[in-house]
Amino acid sequence: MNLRHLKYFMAVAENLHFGKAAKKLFIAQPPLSRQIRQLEEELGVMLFDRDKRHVALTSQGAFLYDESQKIFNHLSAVRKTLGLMHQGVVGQINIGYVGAAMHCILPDLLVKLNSACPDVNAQLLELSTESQIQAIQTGQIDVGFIRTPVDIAGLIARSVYREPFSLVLPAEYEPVEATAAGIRALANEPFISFARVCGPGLIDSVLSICSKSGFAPRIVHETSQMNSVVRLVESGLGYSIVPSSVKNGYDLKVTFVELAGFEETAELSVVYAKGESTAIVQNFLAQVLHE
Amino acid sequence: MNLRHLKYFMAVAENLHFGKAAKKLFIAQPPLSRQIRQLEEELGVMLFDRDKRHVALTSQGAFLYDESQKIFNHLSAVRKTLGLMHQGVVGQINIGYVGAAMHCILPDLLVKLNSACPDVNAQLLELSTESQIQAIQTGQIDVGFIRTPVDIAGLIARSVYREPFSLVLPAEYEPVEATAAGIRALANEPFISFARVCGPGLIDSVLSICSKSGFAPRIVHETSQMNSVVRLVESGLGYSIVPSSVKNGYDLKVTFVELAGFEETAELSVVYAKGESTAIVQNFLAQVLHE
DNA sequence: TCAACTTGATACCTACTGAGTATTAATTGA
DNA sequence: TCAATTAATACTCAGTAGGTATCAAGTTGA
Repeated sequence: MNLRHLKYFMAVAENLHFGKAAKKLFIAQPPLSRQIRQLEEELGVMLFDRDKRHVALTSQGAFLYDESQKIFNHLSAVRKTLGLMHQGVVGQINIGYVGAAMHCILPDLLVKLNSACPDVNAQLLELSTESQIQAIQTGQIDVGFIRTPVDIAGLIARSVYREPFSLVLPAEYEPVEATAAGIRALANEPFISFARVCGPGLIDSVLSICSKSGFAPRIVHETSQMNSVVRLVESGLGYSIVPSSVKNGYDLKVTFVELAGFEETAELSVVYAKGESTAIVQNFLAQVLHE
Repeated sequence: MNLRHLKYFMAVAENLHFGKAAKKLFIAQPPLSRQIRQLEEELGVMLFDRDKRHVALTSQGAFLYDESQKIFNHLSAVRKTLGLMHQGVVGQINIGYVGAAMHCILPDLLVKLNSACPDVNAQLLELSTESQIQAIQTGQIDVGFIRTPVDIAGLIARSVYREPFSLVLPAEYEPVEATAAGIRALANEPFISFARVCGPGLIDSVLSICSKSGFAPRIVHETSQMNSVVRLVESGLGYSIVPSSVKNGYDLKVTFVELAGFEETAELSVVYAKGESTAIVQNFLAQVLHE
């Protein structure tokens, strides 16, 4: 069987006349008769009652007509969806992100994406900066929101958000001034650090802030998750310096003090693979970047 | 597009290897590559990511694979159903019947049909004998249950049920004996008759019964519907003689007296068109006749 | 009643397209 | 650098869809 067979069959079923159907199909009548007979032979069923003068659908023919219509509708829906997928308004995009992104730009971006392309399904994966770089190379995610600067051989990163750092102190600590002098007062307190996988650039900035304030932090704990840092601070194990957006989204008993007078900022970048990407990813990147 | 394209596409999608897919399809690799490229060009979409060494489905390819699978499943279900329709175990049969048939043999027959062929849908149409004969010729019904004898040029009728006649009297009449003598006592009462469309043979039998009893009925009303006869009798307009099965199925205040000692019987026959009929009709007739 | 017309089926030929073979191009691995 | 792998390309062949001519059977109308 062939889609041609079904198409020809439907034409005959609609006209109940081989000659007229052939004309509508822009073919001659004899090949049409032959194709219909082939179809009947293959299905082992008479599709038409012919009485040398009139053509009528058999019950099997009527059934096949309905089903053929469904099949062609299905096919044209598939064609249409493929076109929409090609345009990038239908489909799926896998997005990696560091936790902080969910507390600044990511929610707005997802709302924009959803209103522009309601049939694009965004799969979100919270991953460290390092894991995202790997995940893009393996194709596990299409785009990532990472902490920069970081080594991204073969990938492209574009800065999308900058924010100051904040001191984060256990609730029982004395309040501290948001300046180099204020920080220096904490020099002997234990410092909770995040690991390099969270973003090497971030660590470097924090160390730079301390260095400019005239001390090196006394690192007692190091965690791979940014929110673990805050939890450890809450437990009173020490203080830390984190991007300011970390204070959003948690309800922990700690004190955040946004630092002033430092040029160091925490940079969030969108990262994606070099070379051609799918239309969905291009659409998404356009929304992220061109605004 | 062509079902072949989809079939080939699915083979490549399943193997992610043109050479292996071609082998499974029993064709050489080059035509397979060409067919896939044709499909991609026609759909305007890349279905596979090829990197000279590896083949992977794109998101559009993954979508098309799922949908192709559905389409082939649909097609094979259609094939299967057509086969079942051909065997006569799936489909529809249009059955005409006179009201009385529903009170004797028809319910049992429908139960038998349903248990033998649960996917056969019986469309029931209560029609007079005359209307059924026309309806068979126009193809409106496949088989009919009619009152015979009757002229059925070009059709075949087979007797399926015989029953005696019954007197039907208004409740206020005196009881009457079920014999020729008893009937004769009613000779001067008004007689409610059914029309010839209800079955000419029936009328002739009734008139024959009266004639053998020594009188001609004084016909005051004639209706085309058998159950109207009984309703008119209930209203006290007169008495009638009807097939005994008419007494079933109504709850009217009339008296039925089954006649005895007459050779006349009301005959119910199944009637159908000469020549080949669908498997469903053949199955149904086999159940009606071979038992 | 018979010729003209309709209409689907058949016979036969042509041409397009799908399949095969041989080869190329490009990448991978030893 | 060479052999191996694998998809793509070039070219040829053949099967099948489509065309034309005709037939067969039924309908219509003078």
